[in-house]
Amino acid sequence: MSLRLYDTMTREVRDFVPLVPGQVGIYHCGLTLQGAPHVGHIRKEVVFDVLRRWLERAGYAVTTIANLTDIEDKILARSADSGRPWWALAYANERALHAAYDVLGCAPPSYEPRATGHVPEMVELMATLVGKGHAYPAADGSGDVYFDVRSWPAYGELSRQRLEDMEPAADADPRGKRDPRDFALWKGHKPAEPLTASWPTPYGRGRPGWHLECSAMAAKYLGPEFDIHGGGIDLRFPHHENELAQSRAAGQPFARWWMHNAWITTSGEKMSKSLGNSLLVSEVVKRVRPIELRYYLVAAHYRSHVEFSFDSLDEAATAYRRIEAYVLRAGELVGEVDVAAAPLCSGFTAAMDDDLSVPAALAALQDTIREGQRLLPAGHSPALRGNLASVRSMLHVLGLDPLGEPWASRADGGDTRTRAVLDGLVQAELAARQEARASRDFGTADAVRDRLAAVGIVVEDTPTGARWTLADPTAPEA
RNA sequence: GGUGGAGUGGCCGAGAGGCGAGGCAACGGCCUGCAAAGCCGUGUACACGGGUUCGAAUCCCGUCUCCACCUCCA
Repeated sequence: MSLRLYDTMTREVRDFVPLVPGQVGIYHCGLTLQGAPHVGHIRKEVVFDVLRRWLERAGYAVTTIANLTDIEDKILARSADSGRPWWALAYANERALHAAYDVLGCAPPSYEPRATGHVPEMVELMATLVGKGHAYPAADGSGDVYFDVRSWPAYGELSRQRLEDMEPAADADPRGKRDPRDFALWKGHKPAEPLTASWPTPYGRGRPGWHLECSAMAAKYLGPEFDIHGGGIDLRFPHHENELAQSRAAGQPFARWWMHNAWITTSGEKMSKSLGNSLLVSEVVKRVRPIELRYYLVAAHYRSHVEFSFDSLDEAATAYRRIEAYVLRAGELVGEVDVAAAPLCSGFTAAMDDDLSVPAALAALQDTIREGQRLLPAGHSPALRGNLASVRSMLHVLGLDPLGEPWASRADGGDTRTRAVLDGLVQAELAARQEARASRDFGTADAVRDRLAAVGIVVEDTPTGARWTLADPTAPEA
């Protein structure tokens, strides 16, 4: 069995066959850089990171393009409010986004084109559309350029809406449009906006519309036809519908699969500014470790809506710690293993191939871990080694291998030397404790354990000897 | 008005006609000097009302509730 993916366009799970054998091109809509990323934003990054990992595991060379919308209405509005230049605002948020990628262990895309860096490509695409009669400069001389939805009969195919059924734009301001549902490819410069936020075009000075930039940049980096276009489900309409119309009207086949991830909501509502900053990635990782947040985001199916709560987040962290504890303990016994070459268990593969059914894949992982746990008391064995390799391999696909990158080098602050020194000291304590235990002096033995616990070191006795770990710093005081 | 999604055991969360996904919590047992961890076991849940079927959480009809999108939200 090979990979099958749900396609929003056809509304069905289909066998995935890339355009070019062995290669996959993915475009997913990045953020509009109007604010710092919250857990809802980052879910999309994690979803597509897992997709990329799974494709790579299958041997594909994957190219991922994610745009950065560094100019749009809200950025300009916030800039006007704060007095901070729009480009500085966008860049600050770009850096926050990258920090969030990194902290959650998402590999950066192959490239992240910025809208402002692709004005020539957009102007070219716009000219093509105007030339073909699918776009026109606004009749009011505003410098806006609109897509003529009535000129493109397929408009609405992605969201399956008929033009007649669509509500006219809320503001219903015709602004020189031929039809109220026509959307802006390009926005004419307004006197109140900074001149730095405009570029010259044959239609006058102005700035990119959100939809146009994605069509232009996807084509530039992935070609006129590519494999997968992704993003949040909310983008299906209007953003992706419009992109599709623009690109097809310009003569490009465009995306072969449309993949949309569901939302994360809180209190049944989508995340918004009104909820404050508590759900920013940078805040949430103060409550649980980043890898635990990643587990939480990965564990639900990408097309399932997730109702965010700190309780369920904590629960996910607990579940992940159990997985991690097995990997660390088994790792101590068998040492390094070849993760890339390790076989995955068949249930895991079947689940991932079935439209990235991570929940079922995790069930398979849990089964494998249970087998490994049974092997642990006997210490090092080829069976344990194989089990650990398989477990780590599965975790690697999900970006959750605690002994893999980037997590391993971040453990203990990445300071392996300090760790080694600490281990030496603790081992001396443990040796003293073992001596006491051997002479059944449990008072002394327990005193050692208590002393270590007081400084945050947890001692566990196993059939293969005592081992120590650092206490979870995020756990409540006992 | 249009389009789409959801309602599952104490909780999270899969599945989509028949063998009780998985996790968290709880309880019992095993192991253990104790502890921790782990392992074994314990739960007959699918919004409501009908229907189809040998059999329905899953299919059909109806109802209720919630949510999203409908021109720049991941």
